[in-house]
Amino acid sequence: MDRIFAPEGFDEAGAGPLYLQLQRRIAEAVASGRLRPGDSLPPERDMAALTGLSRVTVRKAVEGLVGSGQLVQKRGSGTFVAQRVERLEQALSLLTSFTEDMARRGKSVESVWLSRGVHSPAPEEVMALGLGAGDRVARLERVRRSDGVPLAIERASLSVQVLPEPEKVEASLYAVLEARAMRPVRAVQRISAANLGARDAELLGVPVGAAGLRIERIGYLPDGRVVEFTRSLYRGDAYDFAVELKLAPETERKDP
Amino acid sequence: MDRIFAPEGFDEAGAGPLYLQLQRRIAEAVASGRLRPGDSLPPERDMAALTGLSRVTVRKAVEGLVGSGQLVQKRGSGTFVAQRVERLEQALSLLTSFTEDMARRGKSVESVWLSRGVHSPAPEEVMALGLGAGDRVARLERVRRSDGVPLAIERASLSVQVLPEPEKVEASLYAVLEARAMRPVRAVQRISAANLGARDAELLGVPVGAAGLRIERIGYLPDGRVVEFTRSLYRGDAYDFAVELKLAPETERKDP
DNA sequence: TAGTGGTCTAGACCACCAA
DNA sequence: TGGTGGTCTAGACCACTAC
Repeated sequence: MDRIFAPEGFDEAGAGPLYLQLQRRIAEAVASGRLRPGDSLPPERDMAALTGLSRVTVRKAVEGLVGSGQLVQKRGSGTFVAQRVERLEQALSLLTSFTEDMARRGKSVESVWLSRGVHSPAPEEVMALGLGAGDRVARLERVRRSDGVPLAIERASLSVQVLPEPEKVEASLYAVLEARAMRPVRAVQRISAANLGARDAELLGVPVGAAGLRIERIGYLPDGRVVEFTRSLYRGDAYDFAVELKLAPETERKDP
Repeated sequence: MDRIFAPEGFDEAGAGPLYLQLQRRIAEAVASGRLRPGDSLPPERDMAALTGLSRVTVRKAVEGLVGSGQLVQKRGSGTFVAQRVERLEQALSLLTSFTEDMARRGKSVESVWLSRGVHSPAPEEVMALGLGAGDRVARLERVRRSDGVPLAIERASLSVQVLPEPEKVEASLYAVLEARAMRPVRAVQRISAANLGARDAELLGVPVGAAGLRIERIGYLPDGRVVEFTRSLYRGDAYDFAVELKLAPETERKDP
């Protein structure tokens, strides 16, 4: 521990800014296991005294490591090495629900409901769900956890005709839809990446600005009607989506 | 402009930290169009003087907006409102090359080569490509641009038996492979999100820590042999991947 | 209550860019 | 060369947490 914060070796021959040098030292200590998940770092004022740097500079070094998820800071408490998160993989070619997906790999699933209710639709919901004037939407908003670790935020919108009583959804939305013969058989997803905002980052237990996978899904019934419009945010550090691709048909491919 | 940086109105009744208040003012000015893409902000020292805040506080406000891609800072030059980037969409179910994909939507494509050559394989390349002892790999590393905007970094690895002369690849790798009857017909991709590091962020022209889509692709020949192992990083703010999902077969779905 | 991280200041020097 | 952002300092007060 003392070696990490020793004043010797700083600013030798163009090693870059001091805060980056300190950042590198801490990152290496975490990578090499000298600092382990859950370990606490010395208070900022102590790190400053030990290294001979100012507290502002120490904070700037720590800031970067918090941003990349390697450290966690708790006001009034201290600075700690972050717990590691196991990376999960999901086959993206199959239309499955989160609950089923996790069950298949033997993970527990918990939903923390943020809200369940009937509302007036937002313009994008009217568009996506093809609602008529006066139609209302059921909204389900929850944080998905597995083994206690938050993995995703899910915001689902359905016409009230599909789901009149959203309060009655417990673990799996798709199970409820299946019982009503309203389970989608086809869906179109759009995937992109985004830096998480303050609220979403807090819900997922990651620093503000961390990378998240944003997935928008529109699910269809066999007759082509839209059932669900779901916007999800997955933790970038905890989730992999796997896709299998096939060669495009000749007609498509040769198309200039 | 003056209104944005007027000293009045700061710190009224629990509006939060000063740097966030200033950040909000600037973000609102950008959102409302009072500050337009390309516009320059006053120098940090001037903003500090105008608002009555310290330069450190002004910098902290600007820092957040640079991180979220709304502002761009150029050392020795100034601080500017970022250009907006049009979001593209790619159908993920078809195996197409970047070149073909862009041509289909009428976009120009430029490749900036970072390196092309034959190397000793890294362990992950040996794994992914199924190389034998002594086999060497062709590596292609380039930045993909469309209409002058960098969209992705692509790092492709292929066995030298598949691509003996990587220097000869110009616009499209798949076109070269097709000529050699080595074009993949199937591929498996893994998609995740990650915050971009310094080097990758610079190559894509986004701030360090911006969200990127990381895509790892392994491409197969009809006989099952692996052709390519490609790792790409797409700008999160410029790319959407679209996927169509189908209902999983009963046997799969019922599997606990 | 003592200690922690969060915010803020005034002032300084450096590295880079454009004229 | 003058102006810009980038780094760094010493010192201060606040808000929260744990005891």
